[in-house]
Amino acid sequence: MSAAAPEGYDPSAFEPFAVTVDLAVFTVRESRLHVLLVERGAEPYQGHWALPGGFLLPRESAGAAARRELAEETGLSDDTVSGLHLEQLRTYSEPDRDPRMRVVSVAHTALVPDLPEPRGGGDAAGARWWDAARTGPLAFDHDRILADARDRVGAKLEYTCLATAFCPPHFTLGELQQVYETVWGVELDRPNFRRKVLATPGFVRPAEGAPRRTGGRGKPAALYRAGDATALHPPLLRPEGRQA
Amino acid sequence: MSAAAPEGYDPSAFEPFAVTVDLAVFTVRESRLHVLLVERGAEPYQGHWALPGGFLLPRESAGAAARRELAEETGLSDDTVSGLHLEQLRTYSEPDRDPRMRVVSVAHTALVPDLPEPRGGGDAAGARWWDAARTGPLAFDHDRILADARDRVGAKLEYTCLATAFCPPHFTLGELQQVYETVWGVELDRPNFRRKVLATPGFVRPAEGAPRRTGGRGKPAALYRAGDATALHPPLLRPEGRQA
DNA sequence: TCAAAAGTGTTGGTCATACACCCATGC
DNA sequence: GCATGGGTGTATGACCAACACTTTTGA
Repeated sequence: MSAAAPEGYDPSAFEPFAVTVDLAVFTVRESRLHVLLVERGAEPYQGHWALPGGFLLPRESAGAAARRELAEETGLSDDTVSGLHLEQLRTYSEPDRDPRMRVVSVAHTALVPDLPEPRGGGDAAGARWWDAARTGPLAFDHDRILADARDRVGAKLEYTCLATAFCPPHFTLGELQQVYETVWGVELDRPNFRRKVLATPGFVRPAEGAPRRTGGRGKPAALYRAGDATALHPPLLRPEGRQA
Repeated sequence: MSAAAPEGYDPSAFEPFAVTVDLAVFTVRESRLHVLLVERGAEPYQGHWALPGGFLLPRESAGAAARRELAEETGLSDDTVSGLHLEQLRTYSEPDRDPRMRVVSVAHTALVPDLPEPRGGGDAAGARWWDAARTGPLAFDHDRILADARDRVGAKLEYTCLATAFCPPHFTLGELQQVYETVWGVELDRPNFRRKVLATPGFVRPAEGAPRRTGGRGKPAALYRAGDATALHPPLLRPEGRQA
């Protein structure tokens, strides 16, 4: 905040901005990182795909707006959405990022388990999951936002426990490992991954009493739930990151 | 961006927001982490101290506004400021964070070497460095922003090379170690710290041909300059972080 | 000659990697 | 039985923390 500039009191003395949120909603399906995109139904960028998002309501924080938009775009209930992982990515404020007017957008990243196909609600012409590595050119500066979001997600898996956000409430360690391998694009050693996860207090806890589940054929795997921990100390580094 | 909502074209259909930047400018002086604060000269929060900041100009990005404000508040030349480390922290958008109107603020963090006292320019009643651990209650939500910024800086030292941003162009390894010890509030083993830094390619490079400098008494230390690397692989973890 | 700070060497423990190997299930 | 995925054991090696020791300056 500017320190007590008189013009602070006069709404006409500063440029009015529109403030929006944009959402990079990721999920892991079929061993690929997917992102939720909506098809624009009007100019500008009509027919292009874009990240979902929308304007802040008059008395709404950016976080609340992001959660509201996430519920609208995914068709999930507010209760379900309130439990999903959603965090601010960064704010994009280049003067010409929207050809219509001055729009400052607070981008957010959401990690969700594999959900049913979105119903494409709201004002979008369509909505679907896209392979995050194979999106065409997106509207506005959304290519950049998406790239930033992918980088952030990859980095966050190293030193936080939020890989579990990609998993359903009960999951196997194999599924959790799949998340890492998919996001990072590498293969991990299963025994070592297992030890690392179980040795980190609060990363996962056994889903006690739950039966075992099969991933097709093979031995049924024990089920786990996400733990209380958020940080991962020491971190779980990407194999490439080790030598650099 | 909302996908082609008609009201996107009509400036009267959405709430006008003011957009500002706030700056958490850190430096290390006298073995304490310091933050630059300005004294507010008018209501609200007259007489309180606050983070420096100000409104975005009509065709200015948040990053450009932050750099401009940083130059104004520190009294440094634009050239000097352009070389300093400045990065976005996060955006604060609670509806009532400013009692006057709806203000969305894009907070930034800057790391600077020990600079001369600020001249308190601009619209502030005063400006000075404060021990970052002993700031009184600040104006607006700036206590929260400052706390977030301190956390971020501490975390960033673990996995990036930007501790050098706190140092002058030529510095000794002892000075670099002081930065870590000050920000983290711990003591580090000098031989191990030294090895770790020198073993990380691109963290520092010798200031070739430069003479040696003394930090008072004791053996003169070799001088180094910041290297090209930004990431720190593997990270340099805080001692506390090891067991958790 | 002593204190203080820079710089080098060494060692022991811990942790990760890379495997080998057993278990349980579907076909 | 055999393929497939879950789960356990283990040894080699890398790395890190701790600390002893030498070097170079100012007083």
